[in-house]
Amino acid sequence: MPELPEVETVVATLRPRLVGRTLVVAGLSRDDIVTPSTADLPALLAGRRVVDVSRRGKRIVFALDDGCRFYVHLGMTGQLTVAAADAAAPPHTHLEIKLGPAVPAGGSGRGEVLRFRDPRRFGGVWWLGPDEPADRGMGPEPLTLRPAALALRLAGTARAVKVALLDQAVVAGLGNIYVDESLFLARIHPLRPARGLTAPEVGRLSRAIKLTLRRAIRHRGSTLRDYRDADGNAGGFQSLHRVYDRAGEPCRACRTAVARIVLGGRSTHFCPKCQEGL
DNA sequence: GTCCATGTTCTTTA
DNA sequence: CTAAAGAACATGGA
Repeated sequence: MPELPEVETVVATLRPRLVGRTLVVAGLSRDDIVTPSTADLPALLAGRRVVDVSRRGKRIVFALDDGCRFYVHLGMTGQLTVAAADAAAPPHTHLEIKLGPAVPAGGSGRGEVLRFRDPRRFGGVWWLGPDEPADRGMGPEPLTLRPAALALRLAGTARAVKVALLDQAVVAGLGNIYVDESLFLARIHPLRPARGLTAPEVGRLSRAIKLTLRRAIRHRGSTLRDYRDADGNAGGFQSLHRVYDRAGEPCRACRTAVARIVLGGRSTHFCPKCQEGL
């Protein structure tokens, strides 16, 4: 459930609870969530201190005090939460990491664990090699992408703009919800060929993407079913969706029924009137 | 039983 | 050879 705003929220809630703490793997019930499969997570993490937690695209990147790094991808149903060690682990908890006390004095939060659970197991942990970039093959961050650069990237493909925006190599971090919401705000039909957009349209799209993502981050992401931040809290943006998952309901701008089509194998929602012009 | 789901990657087709 | 389309992955809920 994690697109950029959700991952950003997880990182924001995770960082203050993890930076400076030491790690000890307490349970790895399914080692097939770790890539490469040769990475011995318990050995690699034992006693290491977390130096930083950051986001790149939809990846949550951990930096350790020995210079090693790994990232977690939440897939569709992944959750990364910090909880009291004596609280029962929910079903599908694949990895449990005991957190040591913070280094200077900290004190607060002994007996805590970092848990990774993921029923569908599309997510997992990726251990990075010494010089391996955390974002190989990944496009730029949409929040800092300039319109001219977006135009250039969209000009490189004939696919529908909706499909192109879902491609993490074009722009990193957008998913099905926020592409639909951004295209609605930009008043662009999802089936328009990416390379056919005019400069004004790309300008609108660029602004719409940034506005949509910032709003969603401010509301701590969208919870459709599984998404939770590191504290276990749901997001609040789902009630503000303009078109996503609103097929048949009136457009919030013009009252026309929101349409649903399938594009790139994903359900796609748009207003046939506000986003007309194929 | 059927269809659908916030994602990515591999395979097949054009 | 390359780009695009489609299937596959695993689980649960409606």
